[in-house]
Amino acid sequence: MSKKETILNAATRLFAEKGFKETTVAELSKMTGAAEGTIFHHFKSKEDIFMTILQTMKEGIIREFEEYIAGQTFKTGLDMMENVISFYLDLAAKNEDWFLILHRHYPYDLAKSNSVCRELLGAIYNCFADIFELALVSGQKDGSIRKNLHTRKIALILFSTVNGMVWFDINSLYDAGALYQELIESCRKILIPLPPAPPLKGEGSSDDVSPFPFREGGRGVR
Amino acid sequence: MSKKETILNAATRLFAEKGFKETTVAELSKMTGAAEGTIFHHFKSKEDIFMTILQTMKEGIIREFEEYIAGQTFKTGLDMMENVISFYLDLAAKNEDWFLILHRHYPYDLAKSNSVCRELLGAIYNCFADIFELALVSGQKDGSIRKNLHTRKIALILFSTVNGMVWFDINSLYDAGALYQELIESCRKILIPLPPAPPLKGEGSSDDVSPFPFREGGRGVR
DNA sequence: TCAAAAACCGAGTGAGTACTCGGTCTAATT
DNA sequence: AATTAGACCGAGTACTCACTCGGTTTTTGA
Repeated sequence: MSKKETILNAATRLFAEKGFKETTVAELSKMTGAAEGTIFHHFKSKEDIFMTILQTMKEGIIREFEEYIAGQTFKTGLDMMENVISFYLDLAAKNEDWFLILHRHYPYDLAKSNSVCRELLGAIYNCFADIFELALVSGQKDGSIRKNLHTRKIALILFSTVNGMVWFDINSLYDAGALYQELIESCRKILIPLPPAPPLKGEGSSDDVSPFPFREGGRGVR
Repeated sequence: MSKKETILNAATRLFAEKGFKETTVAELSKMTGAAEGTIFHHFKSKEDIFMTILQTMKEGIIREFEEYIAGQTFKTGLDMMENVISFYLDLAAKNEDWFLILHRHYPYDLAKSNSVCRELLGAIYNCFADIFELALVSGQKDGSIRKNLHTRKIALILFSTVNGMVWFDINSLYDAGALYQELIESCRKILIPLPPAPPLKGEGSSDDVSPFPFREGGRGVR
């Protein structure tokens, strides 16, 4: 492993565990055995290290999902949805550092002023949302998922749930694994065709929900 | 408003917007008009300021929920669930700074070494989870919610969803408000009695899911 | 009215901090 | 063997930061 790679690996660990601001170059130097001068020989700034890592994360996450989808055959769209959720949870466990970084605030703060960062984060979250939606759409085609669902919105809601569970897990609030069974059951109840109650009003199938690359304007839920 | 309160208000804003580490006492001093010496006259450290704010947050959140529950009458448990979700989203919008702080990593990092912080966060999240569960239990009593649900686990899943949506909103990834209608519909599908499909296996009604005050040991979802 | 207490001030202070720079070492190329 | 380019070093540099301290002003209450 080259010294540059060693630096990147250690930085990934530190950024994940302590955050960007609280990671010092001195510490990174001590941990890797590389002199501070060497670090700045390979990277023009601490932010540059972070951006390199984020690029790797984006490529890694997208590749993992592509390989997974390519290497699987799903009985139904509903089956795909359940497996994708499971795969996401596994991925978050396997690449803990990546998901720790994604669940810190720094990337999103940086995204406000750094358009490359904004695009990388957008690509990552669109990858997630697209795959969730793909499962829903194909489930609607094969009849395993009810037709009167706004697939993008439901994809985002399900992703919120799963990602929210990972967030709780990361912050040591509770063990998301213990909820897995109920998560899958709830998911089925939302998606399975036989309507348990007459729908309220809105339906439709896609679009008018903005894609991930960052909303403008203010916050405020509802 | 006393100078101490002014300092706390400004610090709340800064910690929410920029994070704890990236907020400097110099900036807090400039923003409030209080000298740095004055700030350290009222608080023994920057962390002390943060802990005071967290205490206020805990009390505020719990009070808001108690007042809300006390001042409302719900037709059914299901109705209560929907209203509580709605109230949570409104609360997050109204007390934006609090929820920005709660969705940063600093509190949870601090919780690892500071037991008071750990307890405050635990109290806040138990408040949320308890109210979600309360709605489910009362819905099971009045028949508006199916009986074969593990109320604690489903409460945590629903809370994950709502909280996950707030997280996306805070990080400018998408407008959670646009998902509100579908959120409520999905929630009903999970909870409404008429079983749309035979249950898979586990049921039961409560407990064996650890309460919020922080899990020990490692992470790993599933 | 006056003394004690509390609030307030802001110029230090010392411990970091990211990043630089002049130089050495290594390895490939000629 | 000589040249050269890139990897590597670590002492320095300019700066920022949380926090202190000696002092002044304001408030309190007897």
